[in-house]
Amino acid sequence: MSPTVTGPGSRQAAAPAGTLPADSGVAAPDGRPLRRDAERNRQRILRAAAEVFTERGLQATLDDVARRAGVGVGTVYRRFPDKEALVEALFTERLDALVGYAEHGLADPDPWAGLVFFLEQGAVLIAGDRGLRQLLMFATYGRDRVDQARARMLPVVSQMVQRAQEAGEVRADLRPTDVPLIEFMLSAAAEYAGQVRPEIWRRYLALLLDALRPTRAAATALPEPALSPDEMVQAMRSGTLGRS
Amino acid sequence: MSPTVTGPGSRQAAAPAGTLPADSGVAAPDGRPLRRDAERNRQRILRAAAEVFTERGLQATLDDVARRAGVGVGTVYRRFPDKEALVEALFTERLDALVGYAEHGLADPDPWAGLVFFLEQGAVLIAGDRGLRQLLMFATYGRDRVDQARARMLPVVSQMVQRAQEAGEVRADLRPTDVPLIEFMLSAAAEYAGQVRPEIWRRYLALLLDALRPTRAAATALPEPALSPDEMVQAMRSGTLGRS
Amino acid sequence: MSPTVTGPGSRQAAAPAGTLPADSGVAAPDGRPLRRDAERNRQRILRAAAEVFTERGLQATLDDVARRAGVGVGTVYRRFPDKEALVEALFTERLDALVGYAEHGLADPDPWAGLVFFLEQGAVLIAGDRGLRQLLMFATYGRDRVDQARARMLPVVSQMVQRAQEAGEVRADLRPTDVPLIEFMLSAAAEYAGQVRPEIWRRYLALLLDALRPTRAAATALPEPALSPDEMVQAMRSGTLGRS
Amino acid sequence: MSPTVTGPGSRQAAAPAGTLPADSGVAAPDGRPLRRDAERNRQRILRAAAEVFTERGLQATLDDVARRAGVGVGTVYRRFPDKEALVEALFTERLDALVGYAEHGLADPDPWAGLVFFLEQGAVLIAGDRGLRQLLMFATYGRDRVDQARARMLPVVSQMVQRAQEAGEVRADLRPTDVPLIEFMLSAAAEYAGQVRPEIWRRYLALLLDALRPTRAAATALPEPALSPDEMVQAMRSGTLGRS
DNA sequence: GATGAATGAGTATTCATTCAT
DNA sequence: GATGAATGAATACTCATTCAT
Repeated sequence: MSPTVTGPGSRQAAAPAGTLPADSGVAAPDGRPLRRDAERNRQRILRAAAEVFTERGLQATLDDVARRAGVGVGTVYRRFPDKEALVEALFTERLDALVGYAEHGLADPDPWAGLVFFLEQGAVLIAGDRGLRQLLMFATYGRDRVDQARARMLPVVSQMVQRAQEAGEVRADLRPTDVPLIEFMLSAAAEYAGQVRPEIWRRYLALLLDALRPTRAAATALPEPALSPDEMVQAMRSGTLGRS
Repeated sequence: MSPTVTGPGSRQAAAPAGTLPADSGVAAPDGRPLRRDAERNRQRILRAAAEVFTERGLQATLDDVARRAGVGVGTVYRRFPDKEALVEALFTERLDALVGYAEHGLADPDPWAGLVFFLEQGAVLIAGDRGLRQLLMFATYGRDRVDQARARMLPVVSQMVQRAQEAGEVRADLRPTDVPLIEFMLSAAAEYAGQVRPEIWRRYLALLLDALRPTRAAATALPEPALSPDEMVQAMRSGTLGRS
Repeated sequence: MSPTVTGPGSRQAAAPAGTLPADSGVAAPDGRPLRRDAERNRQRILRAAAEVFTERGLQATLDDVARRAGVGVGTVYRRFPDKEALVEALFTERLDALVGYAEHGLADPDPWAGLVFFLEQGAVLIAGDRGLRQLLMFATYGRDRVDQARARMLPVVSQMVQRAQEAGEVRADLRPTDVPLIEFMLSAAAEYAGQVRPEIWRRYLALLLDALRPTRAAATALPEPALSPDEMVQAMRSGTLGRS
Repeated sequence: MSPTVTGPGSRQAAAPAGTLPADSGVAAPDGRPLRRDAERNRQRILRAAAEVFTERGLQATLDDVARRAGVGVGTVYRRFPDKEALVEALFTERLDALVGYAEHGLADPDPWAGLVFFLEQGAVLIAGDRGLRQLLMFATYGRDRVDQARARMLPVVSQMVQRAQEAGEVRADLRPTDVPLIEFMLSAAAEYAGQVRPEIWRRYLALLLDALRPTRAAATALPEPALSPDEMVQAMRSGTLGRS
């Protein structure tokens, strides 16, 4: 039986879904940990940035972020050298979470379920954050962090894929690098229709999961109905680039 | 036999693949066609805009476009009331092409091949144009044009899908609105790795085509090798947002 | 009996009120008169400029003028070296009309009625033309033309005033330069309320005419002497509209 | 005895003539007063704007204002959302002063002297500020402020006029709305000759004051009724300067 | 001669970043 | 340390004027 997003694969999903590990202690340049209130501000700013970038995309101003965080811009700049650094930090948190999901998936005794868990949680993460999507798709920011994260993630993903292939659960020609790209494609689906049907990506995850199988007797029923023509119309009414 | 992108599906693809119909005669507001030199400049500007937006994304300045076109900014503004209008004009051309591909696909006697043709040509189009991708994914520009194009495209796509389903070539739960979303996901793959491996989207098109089939005995070999870890590193070195 | 705007003073007003003398033959630089069609264009442009500037003020574009005239901008520039020149030409026509009204007023056998005629017709002219008002109030254009016109007008006005004073119809301390200033103040009234009540200036003309009468036996001595002709020249040397 | 500008009417004028109340504490959006240095800059900007607009009119650039104030453009925009807001702020100060003069005039025990005081001080204010004149005559800016000020001023002026009429000091057919128009006409005189003879408007104020007296037993009936308050509202709705 | 396309300096406004309080 | 005021380069768009057709 072919587990889908709503099948056994997600039994495991109980765990940290959507939770970000509290990045609880960044060291100051001189090595000593940040003063308590400074650290509190850092967290506030990150949280505010996450919200603001999620809502309005990376075009959002650092003033916006500061206002939302309830601090002055100066404070933002004290904590993060520039906008790029802030965005990177955010990215890092997310990437760390992603790596965590990969490890969690690998820990699952069921190879297929583990892979599904990883793809699903990753999609949950990305689908809920417009800023993150922009970052992944277009930004020049944060390359080093990505490299680091990738370096940590790829071996884990490789194991996940290989294990699943050996178990005959995944087609043989799938490569580890395909996994991030699939995640990426799901994020595009989320971007397209995220405002109208935030869960639409689940439909396409199911579709892609079908494709990952070595063979398939009959098509599983796709979860999440397709967009109605009307929803498509609305879907494109909420861009962030241009006009404003 | 499961046709892939390089299989029978693309037999038909010979035609205008990637070629944009030279929009060779835009009428001035008062109806008369543009003077020859004016039309030449209009084309130059559109071409320059396509290039610049493709390279640097929609963030590119109209001054950039003008410079690239070898004309003054004023000339750009004479032909296009504002940036949005220019972007829309570009968009319109592309959308028209897309609609054309849909119609061409429907005209194919082989239902499956027709669908593949449409998906493939659309991907060629979108994959080659970063500006277009941004537009589709993030922009607030040109909504009306999109609506119009969608209105024209959807019935055609519906027929294509239905016909293929009736022929038992496509899974029964596919809906017409899934098609643009699939196109969209492919465009994301192109965005991710377009600079490093412009054709990588073909790999994922093949994957998705597999998923569209009602059943599948054994996995077809995916065309295009996956990204190597090294290519992934480079893939992210070419964003447009942020630093610029 | 004190004639007012609607009294005997305006009996005479029948004549050229509001009519502009057809400036029917401007010579080209080399002395020869303009070709017939060229002259026709010149007139068209002037007419169009008068309309456009009247409606939208001097901010109106020369493209607007050209469009209204049904010619290309190039033609406008062939006839008038620049915007200033066009505005000046218009100004000249108006000033000529004004001079004409002065002469007409002086020709009236009734000294008071003649003066009233001049003030009234001048106000009609100015009140109906927003561009002219802007020009008079703020522009840096057309200084030379103004000088010329003033040179022609002042003697006539002087005679008018003196004659009326000798007839005991006008207070003795009125000076010829007061007359244009009164006209000017009326134009302000027209500007203030011209869109709502185009004739409101008549109320203030009446008020001012009352003030011009030789009041009680001892007329009040006006403070501040009137402008000297020389001062008038300098007075308009500092506009803001147009030039810069 | 007919008091003139230099007569008893101005006995009272000793007070704040021409002085603008130092607007010494504008609150930030959130209610807290501006920081000391910020307030200093705000004042600098307003002062600079007053100077620049006075000298060069409303065409002056905000860059000009910033340069004159010795601050960056950004600072100007931090304090005033856009050019219109800056102009309005300036306008508001002036209008407040004007309302103050009206109230001061009404407080004068001598009805005629009070009216003269108001007219005179208003003229002093307007005559000294070209930007303000343009604003009053042509701009589309600040309509709401004008409305507010008018609303506060008109009742006061009404009382002033009525009181003077009851005392037999002013002609019976004068209406409250005539008063701003008279001020306006004086401002035109100032505009006309302000650079050369800044006090020339006093000559015409005297003339007009003569006209305001209840002359001969039967005062001439004014043609055209005065503007209704409602008409005044509409009157200023059609400027061309500023907005474009 | 006439036309209208092309030019580009100029204007209002935004926002990442610095620095005085 | 925190704050938010100040900065000014950058950007979209306008319009007087020139010039190819």
